Amino acid sequence: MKDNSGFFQRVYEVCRLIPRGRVTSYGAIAKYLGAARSARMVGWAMNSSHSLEDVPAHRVVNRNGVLTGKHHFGGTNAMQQLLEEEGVKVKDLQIINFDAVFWDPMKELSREI
DNA sequence: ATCATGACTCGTA
DNA sequence: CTACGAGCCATGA
Repeated sequence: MKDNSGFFQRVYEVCRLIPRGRVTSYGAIAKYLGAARSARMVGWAMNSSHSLEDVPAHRVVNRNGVLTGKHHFGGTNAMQQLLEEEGVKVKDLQIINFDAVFWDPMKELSREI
């Protein structure tokens, strides 16, 4: 892949690799890509992925397990609703058992990179 | 080429 | 404990 910006494309792919019922953080994806400090870029990449159905951006939250980007999902509880439908309990934009549903690409896909 | 912005993260007060 | 500021890289104008 690397036909497009590259960075975005990689972020999309990692998002697609997120198993249903699990979530990850921007920093985790950024770290997997080799740019732990560029978590902003990951979030921004999601902004572009917002138009792609293949990218479950609702499974990506901040390091605190808070749905920071829910505002971009329609302004309502769309993101929370999607997570709850997959089995992820969310309370006040905060994921419950975040530690249990957290999915680390670096830990799960470490041997690939 | 530079300036400004962004769905984040970390360190210090 | 909470709050604020600075750092970071990529994109768009």
